[in-house]
Amino acid sequence: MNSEFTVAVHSLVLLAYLPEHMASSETIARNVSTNPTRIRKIMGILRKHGYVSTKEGVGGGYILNCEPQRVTLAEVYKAFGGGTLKPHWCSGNPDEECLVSANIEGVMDHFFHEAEQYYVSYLEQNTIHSVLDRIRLCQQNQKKISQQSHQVQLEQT
Amino acid sequence: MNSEFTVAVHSLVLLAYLPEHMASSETIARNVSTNPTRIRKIMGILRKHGYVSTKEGVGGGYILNCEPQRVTLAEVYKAFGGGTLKPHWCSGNPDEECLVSANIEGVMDHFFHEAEQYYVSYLEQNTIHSVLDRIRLCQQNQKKISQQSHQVQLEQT
DNA sequence: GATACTGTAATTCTATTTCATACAGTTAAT
DNA sequence: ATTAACTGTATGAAATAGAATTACAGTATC
Repeated sequence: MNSEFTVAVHSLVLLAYLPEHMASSETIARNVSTNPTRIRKIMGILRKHGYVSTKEGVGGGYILNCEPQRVTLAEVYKAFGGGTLKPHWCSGNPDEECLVSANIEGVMDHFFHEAEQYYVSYLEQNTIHSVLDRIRLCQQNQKKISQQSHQVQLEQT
Repeated sequence: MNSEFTVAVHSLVLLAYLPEHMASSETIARNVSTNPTRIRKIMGILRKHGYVSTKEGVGGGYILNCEPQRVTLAEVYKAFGGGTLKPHWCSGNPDEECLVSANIEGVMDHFFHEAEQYYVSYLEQNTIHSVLDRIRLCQQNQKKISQQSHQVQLEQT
């Protein structure tokens, strides 16, 4: 499975983290750990859906154009076409006599499609904001841990 | 995403469709449209989980060893390790200063993991039997359609 | 002991995904 | 008006993952 969705979420979260701030494809690419071309392609899709604005030319780049609380992961997922649950390869052969071989593809498609609706319903419960929140939580946890270990050191002396 | 899950479901459905019947890896492979080695590998996993029995030697092959009504797609999915929602590539870099870059991987992992639980909860609602049922439904629909078109032909004459 | 199977490892082939390069178009600054 | 720093987009190369092939040891039946 390709990770355009992951990159898109990362980029949006980053822009939400740097509000009022323009970030170039190179800046975002470094943060994401990929190349600027890939970022520009993905940001182009996000722009078409209105999640970011872009500015060409000197001092240009990308800036958030939405409220992080209102953009669900489901919307972002759908912007990239969805359909990630169904594998590319499929079993069976429509020309076979055997009922199973002839019809399995359609039936599995049905199941993957319905399963995707479950997946999307989960993504609907989460937003760019809630991803950023969770990231901030990581920082707090790390602080707590370093405080604890500091305390242990004090107790040991 | 690889399609071991799809092949496994197809194979189990086929064995459920041919009850009391042993099928060789070659027979199953033809039905699935793949090669016998792949089938043997996948059937080996299904055997370890008790869904099929195997018999080596002449006249050997695979036979169902479970009740199709009781085996959910979730069980089969888990037998192959799950984790298919998370892409292989991941964004960010734990060594970065930036909070987002440093922590996005862990946070996205969390979301993919939780999303997978939703996916699995859907798969739990479906069994090998319900897949086969749906395949049989295809046949009935095709009969209906051919009857209808037959009727149209009669009306046209 | 020949035959028809499974089990498994190793290799090759193919498709998908990611990266790199190139360049036209746009904007800002000088 | 020229240069510099951007986006937008196309194209091809490199890396990775998935599937197919080949090979052969082990096992059961005839």
